[in-house]
Amino acid sequence: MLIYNSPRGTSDYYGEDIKYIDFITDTAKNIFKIYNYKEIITPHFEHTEVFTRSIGENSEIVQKEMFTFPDKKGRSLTLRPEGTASVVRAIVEHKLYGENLPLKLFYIGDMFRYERPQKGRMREFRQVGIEAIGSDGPSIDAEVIWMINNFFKNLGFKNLLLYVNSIGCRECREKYIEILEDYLKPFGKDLCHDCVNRLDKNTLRVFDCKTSGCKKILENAPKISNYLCRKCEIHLRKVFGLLKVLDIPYVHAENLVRGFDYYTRTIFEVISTDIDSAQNALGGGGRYDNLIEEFGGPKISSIGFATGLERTMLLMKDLDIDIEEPGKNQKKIYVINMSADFDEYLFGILKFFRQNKIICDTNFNIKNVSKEIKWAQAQGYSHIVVIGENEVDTNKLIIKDLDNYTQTELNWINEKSRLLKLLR
RNA sequence: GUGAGAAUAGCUCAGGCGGUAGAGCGCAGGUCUGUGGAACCUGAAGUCGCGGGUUCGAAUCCCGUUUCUCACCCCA
Repeated sequence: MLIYNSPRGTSDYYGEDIKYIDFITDTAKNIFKIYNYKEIITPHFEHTEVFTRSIGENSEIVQKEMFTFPDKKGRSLTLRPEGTASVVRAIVEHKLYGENLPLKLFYIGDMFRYERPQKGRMREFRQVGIEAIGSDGPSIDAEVIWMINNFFKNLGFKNLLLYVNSIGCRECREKYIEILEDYLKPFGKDLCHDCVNRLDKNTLRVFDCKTSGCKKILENAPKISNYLCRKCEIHLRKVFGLLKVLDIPYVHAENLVRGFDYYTRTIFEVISTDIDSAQNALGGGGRYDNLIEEFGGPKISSIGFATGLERTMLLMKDLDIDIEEPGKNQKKIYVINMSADFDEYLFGILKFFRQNKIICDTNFNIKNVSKEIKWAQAQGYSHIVVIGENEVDTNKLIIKDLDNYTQTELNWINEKSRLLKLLR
């Protein structure tokens, strides 16, 4: 009888899921290495302020989605809802910016957000993310997008759409927000309840509104692209120019804004056009030019990106994207023991195989041989060996190749090299 | 946080307007005492998510609860 479920919004992963998770993380590590990124591991919880200050007091995440708890001495701690804040905290704490910049880091780990769960949206979920610290030029933006694009390509995705926008630097954004507010205020009660709130606290986020009334009003709203300062304008154009050189399809999404306060200038999202769901965003990121300074570090600019592991996995399954399992073509031997009387002999063989790094297993419960063979085939073993009276008496083994329907008989004591050649 | 639907065997699901719990796949055994993906036969497995209520009797009706799913919200 089931007494406990895993808590709401958490999940156990095993079997097939592990293959996907390994494939996604291995693919990420391989591609990040090619672009010279190094791994960083940070704690799963931080002082609450690390998140409230960076993500923003008025953001959804801080307002209602954080797992915050006091420790035994009453200090407020929070399970990380995203990766960037922790990485930046670590960089400033250890003065990692003292190295040759940009400092390129990646992380893979669990994040926590107290939300109403849905498919592809969990309370505990994994993110794969990167941060490039210490370059304010558009070329690093383009390289980050380039790498992300390659990451999804290597996973096997085809129909991806890249949304790119600039929300300007602190100065031009502030000016733009004033202009936007002037435009929106006269509409007053025509705006939905949420947007009235946003107008007050986080004006840019009105662009996330999905109500048709607000959407209509926003159609004619002033676009930030017309109000970027000269430097921000040049920056964005250069990013677009480099994306064209790289042949990466993108859309200038002028209504794209993002949920964290720390973003400046370039922001982007990767969307799958193959999936018709609210959870179609595979990942997102952007530039944050002030965050390191706000954490007590020097004034250096950075850019980062994060993608959801579970969401990526779900989408790969939905789209029937095959994964290359590492070692899929490696030979695997199933040794069928016919009787517990031969256990000593069997263990001698298993010991020899395993010392020689041959993947093998055996039946620990004695069963009908033909059923064992069927099972071994279904499990993807490449060879079987049966241990019975004949083998024990003569040291001869019959190696059956399950893929080619062939079999080889040899004396495994006298012909060890021949045996190994066959199985490696 | 709001609204809606769902939960039955390991898996996918049927059934049900109250009267002994079903199928397919999988699992186990056999036909078959040592060799191929098959076929056939047999079998095990469930307090019908959990708790309470109504009733002679609840998997079925009612209430609560947990989890999942969907739409909001937001995001990965």
